[in-house]
Formats: sequence, structure tokens, C-alpha cells
Amino acid sequence: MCPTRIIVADTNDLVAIGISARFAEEADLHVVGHARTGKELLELITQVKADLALLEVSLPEMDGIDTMRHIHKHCEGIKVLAHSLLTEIEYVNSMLIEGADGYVVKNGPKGELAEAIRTVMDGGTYLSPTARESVAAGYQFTNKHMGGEYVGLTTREREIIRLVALQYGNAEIGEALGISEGTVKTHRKNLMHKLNVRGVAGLVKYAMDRRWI
Amino acid sequence: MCPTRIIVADTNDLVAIGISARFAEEADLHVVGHARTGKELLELITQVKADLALLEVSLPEMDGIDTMRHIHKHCEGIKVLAHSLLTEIEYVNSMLIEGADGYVVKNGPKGELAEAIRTVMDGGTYLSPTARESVAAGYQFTNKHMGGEYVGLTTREREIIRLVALQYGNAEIGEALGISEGTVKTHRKNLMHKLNVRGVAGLVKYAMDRRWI
DNA sequence: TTCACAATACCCATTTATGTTGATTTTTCA
DNA sequence: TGAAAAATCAACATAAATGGGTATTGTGAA
Repeated sequence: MCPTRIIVADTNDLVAIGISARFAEEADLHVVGHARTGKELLELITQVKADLALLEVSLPEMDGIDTMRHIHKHCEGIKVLAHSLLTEIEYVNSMLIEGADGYVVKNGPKGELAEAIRTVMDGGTYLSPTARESVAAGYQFTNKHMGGEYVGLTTREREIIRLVALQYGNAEIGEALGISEGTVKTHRKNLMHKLNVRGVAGLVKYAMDRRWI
Repeated sequence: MCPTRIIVADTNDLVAIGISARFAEEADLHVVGHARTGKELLELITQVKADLALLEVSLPEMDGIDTMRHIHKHCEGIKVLAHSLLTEIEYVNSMLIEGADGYVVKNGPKGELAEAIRTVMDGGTYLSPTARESVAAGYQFTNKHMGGEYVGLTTREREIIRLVALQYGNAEIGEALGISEGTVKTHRKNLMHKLNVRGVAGLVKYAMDRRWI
């Protein structure tokens, strides 16, 4: 039997090296590529034949959620396992909704990652205990996102949340984007509803988690 | 000659494994321990004889800056090299002011980390190009922190910035800490001055960078 | 014992953000 | 082409944050 060919998508080089080092002991797992951003991963998939991608949620340029969506639409025959330090329901759900085959939280028990990969390659789904807890605990809080009516952010909303996180005021954002301040307010309002947060703090945290700033 | 004994302080297990894997090729560098938080590092230093600590700035429980300060005061004879993805002047400066022997930005060229360690062990100081740029470029912006009058945050200020980042309002913070809303406002005002930021966004970013939330 | 600083608290004025509601135009895509 | 989604704008009211200043208390170091 041939080993499972894995691409690691993680900004941190050392993480990729660490994973390779771990899998050196596992005969059936072989790391064949490393991407530092979502975009790099999409390219790499077309160049290197791989069975599975280990995808960090928090990536610059194109984050894990967007990358997952793209892979699900355009790339047949590759499994994707989310792999992140983030445990918030928001991200676990998003990755699963976008088609991830599992969610492994970083820094888990030593053999967990390998086990998760094998489960997924067998056609199963793997969720780390923490991720499972997060999904369970999060239902009452983020139920507005669940039940199929997940709301993604639009392009404009992303531009705005990014500028908010960069300490721009509404007037400045409007100026920067060439729209009225009133429109900016509307977008912010929608953002806060969609993300279920109360103010700037929640927006900034979201933008930072997804590495939009 | 005996090899340099190194302790890695980083939340991410895989990073530590990655570093060990890299240094497997370097005969003079040997990783002898791994700490996941600042507190763990301080303990480990008393238990394991080490020549140098590789210290991530962004650590939970006790972050790199506070850990650095503590080591500088209480631990003789151990070199410390800061090692982080963060390149902001705020952190580079803070680490150097607190006594770090160098600052290496993660994801640099392959041999950089080893070179930096050797420089430091020779009694020198090593700064990554990015860190050096950041220091140079940051002077006009954060000069109020420079020239010896670096201002650290007080305990109370840290509690408050943390709650701000957790989306608490001033009234709620006051209630949570048992102080008046007015006092909270004063602390926030002082925080923004010290950190040279304009609003909630800047405070949240700072708290997240230092892993206080 | 001074001196510095942390922590507390309040005043005022101004700006900015949030909440509510409703609307129009443009874009996208089935 | 027609429906749905996205992007645009604004009036109103309320809540909250920002900026400036001042002042008291306690604590610990020089």
C-alpha cells in the first residue's frame, strides 16, 4: 500500500518541519509539500499529487475558511483536515460547513494527528475533543449561524472589518473606500449581527483570528 | 567543546519539535527542554541546566516580555534569544529593554536561527533584518517609549485592557473589578497614551499579541 | 521622611459608535 | 430576464467612548 501523501498549509515553517519530523516515525504518512498561505496551497495542489491537506485556519493572504471553500468547489479527490490552535465555535463550524473532513486542535496528544488523518482517509470524520466541546457548547450562542443559514461575510464587509481593526474611524473608512459614512455604519451593524459580537473588540478579534490584519 | 544547551519556550509543541529537528543537523546545538508558557520556562530553568533560552514573545499565562524581565532579574548565566512572528517595534523594543540578547523573527532564512544563537553565545547581539528595520522605522512613532523612559503597564491596567478586549463596556469592567466607571475611564485613557493607540482596536490588538486573551 | 507611583475618583465637553428603521440602486447568477 | 443578494444612503435617538483636567489615598523605595 502506498503511504498517504500530505500537504501542510501553515504560515509557520517550524510547524511544517515539526509535523514532518513526527511523521518520520509513521510509515504510512508522508509530507510531500508545504504551503505558507491559502493561495500557495491552491497552487501546490495543482502541482503536487496529494491525498490530504492539513489546513491551518489562520493563514495570511487567503485564510483557511476561504481556502476550504475553494477546495471544496474546485478540487476533487483531496481530503482536508483543519488543524489549528483556534477552538472557537465560529471557526470549527465554518470549516466543517465549508467541507472540512475534520478539525484537529493543535497541541493535542502525541498520536492524535496521525489518528485523525487515518480516520479521514478511511472516509470518516475526526473532531478533537476540544472542537467537539466547542461545537456542543456553542450551539445556544451561535445558533443563528446554524441550521443551514450560515452567513458569510461579503467582500465589502471584509474590507470594512479590516479597516476597523486597523483603528480607522467610520469617517476615515468611508473616505478610504469612497463611500459615505452612513454606509460604513450600515456595514458595521450587519457585521456585528452576523458575527454576534457587541462592538469593536469582537470585530478586531475576528479579523485577527483570521489573519486579515 | 560541549554543545550549547537550549530550552525552547513556545506554546506550540510542533514548533519545538521543528526546532529540534533542525538542530539535529547542528552538532553544537542541543535542545534540552521545552516550556509551553513563561511560567513553565521559569520552572524549567531551575531544573535543567541550560545555556540559552529561545523565548517566544506571545505566550499564555506569562508572556515573553514579563518572562524576560523575570529572567533578567533572577537568573544569572543564561542567555535569552527572543523568537517570534511579531515584528512590531513595541515588542522588539520591549524584549531588548528587558534584557534579551537578540530578536529573531520566525520564518527567516534556514540557517538564521543557528547563526543567531552562535552570535549570542559568543557574547554578541543578534537582530533579524526585519526586527532591525522595525526598530529603525519605529523610532519616530514610539519615541515616547524610548530614551530610557519605557512605560510598562501596571497590574490594574492589564486587567482592564484584558476586559476591554473581551468586549466588556466601562460600566461592566467597573462592576467586575469593584471600582467606579470613572476609574475605568481613567485607566483606559492612560492605556491609550502609553500604547500610543487611538481606541479599542489598538488595545485589543495589543492584548491579543501578548496573548492576554 | 520625602518622593514617585499606582490606584482611586470625578468634572466637563466633544466625538464616536450603536440601534432602529426604511429605502434605493447595482450586481450577481440561475 | 427576473429574483436574490450586495452595496448604497440617511434620519433619528441613545449609548458609549475619548480627551482634558484635577485630586486623594496608600504603598514602597531612596
